[in-house]
Amino acid sequence: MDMKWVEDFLCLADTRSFSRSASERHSSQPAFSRRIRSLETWLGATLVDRSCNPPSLTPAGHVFRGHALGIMQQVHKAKHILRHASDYPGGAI
Amino acid sequence: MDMKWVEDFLCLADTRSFSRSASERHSSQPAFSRRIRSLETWLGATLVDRSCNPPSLTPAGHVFRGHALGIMQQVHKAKHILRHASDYPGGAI
DNA sequence: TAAAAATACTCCATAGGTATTTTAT
DNA sequence: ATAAAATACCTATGGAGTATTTTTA
Repeated sequence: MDMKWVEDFLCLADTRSFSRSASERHSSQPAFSRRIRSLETWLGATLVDRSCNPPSLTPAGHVFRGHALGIMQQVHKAKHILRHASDYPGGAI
Repeated sequence: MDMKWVEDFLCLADTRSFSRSASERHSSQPAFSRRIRSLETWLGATLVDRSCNPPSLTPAGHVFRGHALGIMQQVHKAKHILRHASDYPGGAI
């Protein structure tokens, strides 16, 4: 599972538009749509109800949104801390 | 960033061997090695000291290991909960 | 010298883009 | 009728494997 998919999903949850999200994420609409599907397939759950306009989150999508935010936060935190890890004295552990 | 890379890293942290980890992860040694490098490049930090045998975690690698465990836990938790999200009543939100 | 990791090279799978069709308001 | 998402198709990039060459203990 690619973190990119999670970022895509959070963008889509905000805009509620595949085409607008695709643009914001510097991608074509079909490529963006495919990545959302990849995420859904990987999770084994439908996150977006495409049968209405604008598209809306399914209950699963709503639940996942909270987790997605937490995951991204943790990933960014790790990356930020690593940026300073070279400060640690000594060599390999 | 692919979650696969994080799983690879945790495996390597356990075995302290690229070739053994590659085998456990059902991959060739070069492919596994490349994925670890991809993770290091993405993080902007060296996680493994390859200049000794067996390879050891750098300070950054040691720090990241804790975060990696947390991230994987959160991802698995989300996936597990989504498996039951279809129980939610009602349609899209 | 023997093991383990890195490199070189090739190949294939898959992610991406463009064009088009379908669908929903 | 129009805008947005899905589908079809093709292309290209990058990830994977095998073979080989360094390394390091």
